[in-house]
Amino acid sequence: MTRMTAAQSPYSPADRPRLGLRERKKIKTREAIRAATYALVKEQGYDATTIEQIAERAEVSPSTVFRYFPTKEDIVLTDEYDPVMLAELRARPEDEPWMDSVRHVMRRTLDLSDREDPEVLRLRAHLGVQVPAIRSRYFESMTETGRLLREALAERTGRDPESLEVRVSAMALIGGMMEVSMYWAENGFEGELRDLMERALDVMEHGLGPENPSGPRHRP
Amino acid sequence: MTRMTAAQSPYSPADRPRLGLRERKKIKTREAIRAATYALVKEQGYDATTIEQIAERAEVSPSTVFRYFPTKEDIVLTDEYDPVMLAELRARPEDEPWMDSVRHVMRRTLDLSDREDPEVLRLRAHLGVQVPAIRSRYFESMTETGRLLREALAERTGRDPESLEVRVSAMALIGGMMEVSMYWAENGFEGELRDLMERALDVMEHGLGPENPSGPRHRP
DNA sequence: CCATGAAATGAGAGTAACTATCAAAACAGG
DNA sequence: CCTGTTTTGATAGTTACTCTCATTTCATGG
Repeated sequence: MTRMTAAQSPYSPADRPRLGLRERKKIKTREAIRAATYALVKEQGYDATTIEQIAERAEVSPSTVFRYFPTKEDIVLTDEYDPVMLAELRARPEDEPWMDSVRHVMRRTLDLSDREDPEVLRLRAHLGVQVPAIRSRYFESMTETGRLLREALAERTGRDPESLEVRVSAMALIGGMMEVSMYWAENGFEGELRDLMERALDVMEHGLGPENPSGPRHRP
Repeated sequence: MTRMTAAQSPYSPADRPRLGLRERKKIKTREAIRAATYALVKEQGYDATTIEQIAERAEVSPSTVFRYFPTKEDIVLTDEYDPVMLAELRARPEDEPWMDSVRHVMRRTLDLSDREDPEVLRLRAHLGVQVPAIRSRYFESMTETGRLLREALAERTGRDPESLEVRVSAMALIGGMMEVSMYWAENGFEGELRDLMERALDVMEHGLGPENPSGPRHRP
C-alpha cells in the first residue's frame, strides 16, 4: 500500500481552484518536502537527516528536492514573510516614529507566523542554536530581511537606502532580532517571543539605560 | 627543485626561539596553508580553489589542511584578535562610557590588523560580499566576538551577561559592524574603514537623528 | 478524444568538502 | 642511539550538490 504523506497543513488543497493542476502540484510537492524534512529532523536531528531520506518520505526523487530548494538549510528556513513585512511597514502612517512601526509590524508578523504554524518558529530557533550551518544560513536570510528594512527606513526618513547610516541602522536591528531568537531557544522557549522582541526593541531604541527595574540582576 | 612557500609574514621564524621545533613547524604550516589559500583565491576566486590545490601549494597533504582548519571558510576567516579586543576593553577605565570604550578598542584593533596585514581585511570583506558561504561563516565568527562584547558590557554595567538586554545590545553592535564591512567592500574600499566604523558607532549610539548634514542625500 | 508542444520529473554520473582510520615518519628526551 | 609520543599522509567512505538527458505529465488546439 502507498502511505500518505499526511500533510495536515492549514490549507485544504481545494482552497485554490483557480490555479492549474501543475501549479497546485508544485505547491503540494513543496509542502511535502518541507513536512518530510520537519518530521525527520524532529525524529533524528538535522545532521542525521539526509536528502535521500527526505526525498523518500516526500515521495519524490532527490533531484526534485534540489529543484525546489537550493540547499538543505533552505528547506528548513525558507518562508514568505518578507514581502508581507515590507507591505505592512509601508502601510503604517508616515508620521509614526520608525521604531514604533517596527514594533507594530514585528508583532503582527510574529502573530501571523504563530497562527499559521506555531512549531516552525521554535524549530528554526532551536536549530539555529544547535546547528552551525543552520545558524549561518539563518543569518544570511536575516540580511535579506535587512535589505527590506533599509528600504522602508529610507522611505520613512528621506535618506538614501544605500547610505552607511541607514544600512547600519537596519542591520543593527537585524542583529538584535537574531539574538532574541537565540535567547528564546536557549532558554527553553520560556515567555512569548513577542514580548522578548518588544524588550529587545526597547533596548535598541533607548540603549541599556542606567537601570532596568524588571530585568534580571547580575549573578551573585 | 622545491619551491619556497614564500611566507613574507611580519614574524621572522627566528623570533621565537623558546618554542620547540615541533611548535615552530606547526606555526609555519598554519601560515603556509593560509598564504597558499590567499594566493590561490586571489588568482582564481574562492569557489574555484579546491582543498587539494591549497594542500599542494602549501606542500602538505589534504588531511593536514583539515587538521589545521575545520572548514575551507575558516582558512580565510580565522584570526586571533578576539582575546586582544577583550583585554583592551577590560583595560579601559571603569567610568568611561561604554560606547566610547568600544570606539577606542575598535579603532585600535583595526589599526593593529591593518599594520600586520593590510590585505587581509580587504580580502575578507570582499569575499564576505561575493561568496555566500563566506558571508555566513563571517557572521558566525562575529557572534563569537559578540559573546566577548557581552562579557565586557556586563562587567561594565553590572548586569547579567546572559540577560536579554545585554545580549541584544552586544549583538546589535555586531550586526552594525558587519554591515560596515560589507559597505566598505561594496563601495570599492573607499575611505578608511576606521572612519566608517566611527560613523556606524555614532548612528548606533544616537540613532539616525533628524538630520545628518555630512551624510548623502536621498537619490533624486 | 487525441496529437503536439512545454514543463516537470527521475535516473545516472560526477565533483568536492569533510570524516575516520591506520600505518609511516618526525620529533623529544633519556 | 633508542623509545614513546606527535604529527603526518594515504586511503576509503559519506553526503551535499551539479549537470545532463531520457521519460513522464500536464496544457492546449483541433
